[in-house]
Amino acid sequence: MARRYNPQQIEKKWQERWSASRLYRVKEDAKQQKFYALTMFPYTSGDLHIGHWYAMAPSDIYARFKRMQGYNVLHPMGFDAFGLPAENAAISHGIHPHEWTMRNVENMRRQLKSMGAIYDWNREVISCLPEYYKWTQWFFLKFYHAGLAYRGKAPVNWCPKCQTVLANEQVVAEGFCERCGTAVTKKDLEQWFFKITKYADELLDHSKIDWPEPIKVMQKRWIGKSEGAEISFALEHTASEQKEIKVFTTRPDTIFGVTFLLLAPEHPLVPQLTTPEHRVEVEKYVNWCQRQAEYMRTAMDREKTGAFSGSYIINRLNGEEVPIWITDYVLPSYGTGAVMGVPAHDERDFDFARKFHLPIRPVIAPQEGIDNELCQAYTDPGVMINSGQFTGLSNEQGYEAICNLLEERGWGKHAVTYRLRDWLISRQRYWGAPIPIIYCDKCGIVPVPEKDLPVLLPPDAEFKPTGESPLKYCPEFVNTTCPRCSGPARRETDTMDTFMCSSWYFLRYTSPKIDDAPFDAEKVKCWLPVDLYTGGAEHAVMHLFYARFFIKALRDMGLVDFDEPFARLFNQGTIVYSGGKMSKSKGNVIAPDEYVSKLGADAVRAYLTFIGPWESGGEWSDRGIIGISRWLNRIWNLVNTGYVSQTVEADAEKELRHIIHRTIKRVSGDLENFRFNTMLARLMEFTNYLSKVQEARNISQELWQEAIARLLLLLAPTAPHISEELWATIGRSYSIHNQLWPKFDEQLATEEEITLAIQINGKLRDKVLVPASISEEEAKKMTLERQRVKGYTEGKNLLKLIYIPKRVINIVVK
RNA sequence: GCCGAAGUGGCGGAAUGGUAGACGCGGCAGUCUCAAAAACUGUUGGGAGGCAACUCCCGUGUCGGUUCGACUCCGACCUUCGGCACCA
Repeated sequence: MARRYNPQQIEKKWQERWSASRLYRVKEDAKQQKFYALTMFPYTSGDLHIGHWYAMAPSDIYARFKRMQGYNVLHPMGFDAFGLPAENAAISHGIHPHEWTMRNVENMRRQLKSMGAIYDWNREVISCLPEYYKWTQWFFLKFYHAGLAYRGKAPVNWCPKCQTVLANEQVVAEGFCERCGTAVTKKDLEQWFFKITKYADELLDHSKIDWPEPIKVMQKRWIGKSEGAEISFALEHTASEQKEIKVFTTRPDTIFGVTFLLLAPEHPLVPQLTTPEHRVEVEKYVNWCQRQAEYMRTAMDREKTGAFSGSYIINRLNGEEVPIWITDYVLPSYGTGAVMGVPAHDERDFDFARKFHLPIRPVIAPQEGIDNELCQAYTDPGVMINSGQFTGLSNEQGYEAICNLLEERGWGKHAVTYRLRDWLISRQRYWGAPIPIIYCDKCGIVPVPEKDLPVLLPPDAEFKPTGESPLKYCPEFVNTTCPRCSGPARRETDTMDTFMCSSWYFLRYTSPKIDDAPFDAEKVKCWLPVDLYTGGAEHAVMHLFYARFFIKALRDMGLVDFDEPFARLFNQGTIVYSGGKMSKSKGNVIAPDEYVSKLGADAVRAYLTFIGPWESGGEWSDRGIIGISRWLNRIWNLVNTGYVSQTVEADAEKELRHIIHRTIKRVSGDLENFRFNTMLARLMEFTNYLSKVQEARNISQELWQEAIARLLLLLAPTAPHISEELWATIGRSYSIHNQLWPKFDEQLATEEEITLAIQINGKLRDKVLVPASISEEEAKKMTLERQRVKGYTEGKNLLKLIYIPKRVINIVVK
């Protein structure tokens, strides 16, 4: 046994051979069942850290397992390459975002290749290249023509001192400008939206997909569907031209408890409703609200603020006039931007009423006849009181009765509201796909004709930290001619949200080189939907939500014929080191390169799976990976030492056969359920067992060979390099990765003898080795005859005898 | 505050109603060596008794419950980690 395990050498060797022989090239094949295993493509941040490997190595193991099971597996890789960090690098290091990004792509591709995954690099996609973003722009046009894209005003972060727009990332320390420290405010800007709200109800339906429950819950909360009523209040004695204000409420049953009405500071009627004597105060309050950062406004345990408008409004159900107040806890973008104030039955309204000494009138009582002074809002169900004709009804009955009356009189109706807002896709940035729109003074908004795509990013734009779209300062880009009238026109200078790019990349993998369409429809039909999508749970709402919307919209345009992009979703956990999530600023980043060059990619891959269950993540340990490295060494020595049979003992052979088949069964089951950690434990047990056999030399040469071949096959998905090398060592033909997954014989996998635990009154007192086929009668009889058992039961009454086949027998005595 | 996940040896974890601690790390003892490292072998939850084979008691965040039997199911609480946060 001369050869030592040298992972660096064999890993390089086999990676070159795999590449040269095109081992992992994927082709559509109607005869094979397809399996699309997708890992979220990484952002081109520069270096792959161990967290990336934790996402990618186990998914590669699973994809390889499926491949060995005979599936035609597509397991592609690419790069999410547009985004702000590239621009920041440009600003701080003077390097062009394109160069910075592509340099990172090079490095990350090299690192990914060192992992030894089955990625077919011919299918790589890079979202910042024109051949890709041309189609991102094409999709924008499709959405535009389908009426799903529109222009509207939306607030952006604004620094009043620098007079610039700020990206969210530039707002630091709870709402201050990154550069000058001024409190950031909001400013309205014309921007592009996608009508994701049109799909709110369909997106709420997760019944067609197998996703983790927490992710579904998060998406549901994000959509935030509320059922209630829209109710009109009458304006009579005010300066307003409008004669009503509509509010949305989920509690129409509390309408008799309304003692004030609240408007968001941004509500359009605020100026008209403010009476001259309150003007100064209201304007001061509204200005103050505008200066507040978003986080301040939505912080919950903040004291209520507000201002009285001076006007009153009529609650049509009881004819009462109530004051109209302005407060920032009413959000302009939810419901109608106006709320009826019911302090007795809403905690926020209660706080507000307390602060401004407004009346609190209970209209729902816990039980009939009780009408206590409230010291907090009562939000539970109850009986209606002080509610005119509705008094005495349960609040559920009142809810319906009041809605019916409102509808009858035309004062309101049942209504549904969502927290979900339309998707704002405009970004005031350089490093993104330009929005393919032209503004012409004569023709207005004109989409760029398809034939003119892509709208290329000019390479020489100035991307200074103004926060405003850098393309604005690039006249060659901005100035163009109108595609309709050929007159002078201006291009849109905002770029698209990078979530646009990631909403369709999984379609592009099926046909990445095609240049007359975003994807080959036939190939998409062959591969999609994705069978298994794996990635971090941090994408629960944004990416995963937008991608679902995108596919539903494409389906309605007739571009695809399925409803959901990702049939099954799996979230891996987070890998931590020295007590925290890895981050460059903390300096606790584990660089895989170092371990790959020291212990080999196989050891890193295997160790990551061994830390714990994939979904729970775990802590990186330098000691832990050494254990894995030792194990791989033991396998290396086990195979290279060879085996010379001395005797052939039937019992030893029988037991080894059983161990082989039991191991195959367990490893297959563990892989199928992503229990990679226990899979590895099984393989270690198997290895340890084989070491003993190697020493005992009491089985035949043939059976030894068979056992080793099985071990290597089971190891192949996890440690593709060493298994390939040892496969060659034992004289098998290239490649182990084209072999089929070993099958097991159920009979051989089952134990012939089992240890039956004997309990007396629930306490373990004895164990006995019995044939697995033992009958209940026999088992009970032999148990009761045992000397040890008799010692515990003698002179006592046998109350019960519980027998659980193959497990336990419990004797209850008194 | 609300929603979600989780609490098991010195450590990572295994066992989802039936022998708690698989597998690995670390520790201890040994083999090899002038020595050390590496490697290999044995051992390793805590406590008590015994020369010993072994025997007994305790033990899965806390307190209760269901059950012949609970890490596992139910109820209350504590802690930790994620996510959402004035959505009327």
